[in-house]
Amino acid sequence: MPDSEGHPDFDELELGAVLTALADPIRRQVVAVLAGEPDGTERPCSSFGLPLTKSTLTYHFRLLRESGLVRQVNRGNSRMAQLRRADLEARFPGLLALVVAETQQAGKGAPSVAGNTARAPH
Amino acid sequence: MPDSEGHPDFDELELGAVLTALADPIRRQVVAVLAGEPDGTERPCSSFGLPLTKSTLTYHFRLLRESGLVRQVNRGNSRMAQLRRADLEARFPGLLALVVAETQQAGKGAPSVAGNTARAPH
DNA sequence: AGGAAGGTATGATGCAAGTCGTACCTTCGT
DNA sequence: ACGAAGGTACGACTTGCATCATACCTTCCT
Repeated sequence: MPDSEGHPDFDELELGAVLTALADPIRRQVVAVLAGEPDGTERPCSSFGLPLTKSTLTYHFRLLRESGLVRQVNRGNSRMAQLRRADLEARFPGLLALVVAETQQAGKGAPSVAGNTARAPH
Repeated sequence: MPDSEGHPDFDELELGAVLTALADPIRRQVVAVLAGEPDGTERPCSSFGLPLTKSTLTYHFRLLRESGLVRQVNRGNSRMAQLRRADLEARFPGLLALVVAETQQAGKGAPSVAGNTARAPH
């Protein structure tokens, strides 16, 4: 399985897919964290402290990758994710800023993973 | 049932709700059409030529209203929708432009849902 | 070599989203 | 007064989304 599997090309970026990906609070938080770090920063999926199982993480990062929000690269053991900042800024200017602004504004208390998809565990 | 039912206040606008609303292509199209008209334009739900039943239309416009994207006001017979342009631009700058850009880029052929149901004030 | 760590694949499950049909309510125009 | 037009409310149904558990595969580190 090649490395660049599932990464849409720049001119294949679709607003619908990006908005769908960003509609989920978990994925929005991942994007916000990545956007808040210096450009080119790479982080493994497991480094976000999300209260989810590994398989659910894989699911979310697959959506982030296939929508074009992040690029994933195999670095030995783990699979690093980095924000496709330049592509996104060129294609959807201002969008990342909105996601960042949300977390900065809501980050007064300690929301950790706040979301509108509250759901009781089974 | 009062008129302003279900309209979030300006400082209640949430990015999550807005992105969720815009994740659906139908609703994105409605927003794009409204955004492409002069500010303050009012249109009834039925004037968008969407291939949906009345009840489904009500459903979509309810989401648009409750997320804060449009304001709905009773004008006699019908319920006019207008884009909350200033609020959205102040709160989520650049977001509307992204939605408009999508349709302009894809809309080389025919906008299909452009309809002229401009209304004279009473 | 063998285990731990990081990810993926697949199947199952529960809930939400989008759609429709029907019934019902207003308002407008005859 | 009556019907047509525009919307809403509610129930039913289908599909997709988010989640987990389990099993499996790599790569690193003793």
